[in-house]
Amino acid sequence: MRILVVEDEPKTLHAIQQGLEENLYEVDIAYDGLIARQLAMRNNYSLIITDIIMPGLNGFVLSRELRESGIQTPILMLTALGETEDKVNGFDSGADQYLVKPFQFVELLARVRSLTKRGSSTLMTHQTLKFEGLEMNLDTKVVTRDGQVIELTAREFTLLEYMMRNQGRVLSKVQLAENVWDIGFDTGTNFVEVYINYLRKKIDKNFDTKLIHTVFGMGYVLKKE
Amino acid sequence: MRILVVEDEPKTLHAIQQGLEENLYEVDIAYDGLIARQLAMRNNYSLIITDIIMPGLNGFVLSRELRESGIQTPILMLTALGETEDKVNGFDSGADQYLVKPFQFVELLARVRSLTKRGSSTLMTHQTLKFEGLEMNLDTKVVTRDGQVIELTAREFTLLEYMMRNQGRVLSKVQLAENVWDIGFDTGTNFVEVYINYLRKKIDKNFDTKLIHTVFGMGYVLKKE
DNA sequence: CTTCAACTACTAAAATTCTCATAGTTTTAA
DNA sequence: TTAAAACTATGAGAATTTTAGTAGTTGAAG
Repeated sequence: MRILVVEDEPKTLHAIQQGLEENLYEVDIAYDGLIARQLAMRNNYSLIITDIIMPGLNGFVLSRELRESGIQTPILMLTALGETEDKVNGFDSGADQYLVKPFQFVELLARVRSLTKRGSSTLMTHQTLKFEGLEMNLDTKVVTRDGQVIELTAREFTLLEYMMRNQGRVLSKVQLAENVWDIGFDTGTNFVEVYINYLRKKIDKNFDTKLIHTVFGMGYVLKKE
Repeated sequence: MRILVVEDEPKTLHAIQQGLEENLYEVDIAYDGLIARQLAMRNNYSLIITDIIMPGLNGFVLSRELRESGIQTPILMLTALGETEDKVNGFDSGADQYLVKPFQFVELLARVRSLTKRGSSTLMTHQTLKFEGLEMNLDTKVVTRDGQVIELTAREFTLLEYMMRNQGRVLSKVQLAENVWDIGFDTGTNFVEVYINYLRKKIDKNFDTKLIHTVFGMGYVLKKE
């Protein structure tokens, strides 16, 4: 099982290489997109892992060019939070999976395993949550409403994700604290309200129909009216 | 099974009451230490849960007075981070367990269960990690070196705890990142080094013998020399 | 219909966490 | 022995998370 890893940051590259080799994969490495393209054309890899931001040829272009050359090798793309613009543009570049840095190594391994299983790659659809024009991509961590990208912090993302998974259900502040913060009830402070406020500013403020609603004395719901 | 809950913050009090009642405990409540004392004297509770900071009579004094009156009811004391001074002073007030706020409700329940099991309460010793004058109380989250209290943030505490549990072992930065941050390797940044630096300032700087050592190219160790 | 108490919204600031740039140190290799 | 490369220390600041206080709403009771 031979894997190509493309990454311009030496430390990250070697960490990935070492980790994969410890798991008995054969690993080739490339520091930039141009070399990666050469290697990928010449060899028949089982998987290509590539960063987005690179000198020479970025991950999207690499991915697209390989696909255009008829190379079907699964591609796992590594992204960093904050490369949002690029990410949105590159969704259709031909990559099979995205993994947002920083990540656990075990998670990378899991993806490598599933992507190298024959036939399974095409079955993997990007995991997203949707509700009324609001869309969360759980792989890339990109959130959009009506196509417009919304930047969320880690905590805001987790909160919104929980509300999305329970859309239409009224969630008490204790419930939110338990599930989003892993906190029972401190309730010396009003952090849930503060974060609801943050979310509203980002998700509802510039739109006509509001999605986050207060149920007095009960909690908050994500719903249409 | 009857439990007395003492807490001056109404929201917290009612949240605890409700949670316990849902788990089929009978709950009495008191808003301050004086009423709590009266109730505890009159009734034979299976457990008393009390906050430290309260009007009238604080948790420590309450605890001590009850013990002096011959009342052996197990006491679970709730503390908030930052009440360090008090906590250190109150270790021997007679409380059986400490729980630092904020906490998960399931954790409170677990403690309630174990404290209400006959005979088990005396077996519960405070869980602490020790190494060369350095002491971490995992219940109260109080850290001391040679008796001197050291204030740590949550992240610093987790890092030190991990190093204490692996004292003498060289821990690589990847290993620390995995276990303390749940991060595989991002390594675009040097956050581990930064936090080692924070810890050193608090734990080693004002002491002659240093406990945190760098092993060049390998990582960090907690050891004597 | 008022008034009160409980609850929620919002603003500002404090604390913590994380990032980045620079300087210093150690090892390796010529 | 010296220079380069790799690694580590440290300070400063940006971003995020959390706390705290005040103002504004809502629902209920009289």
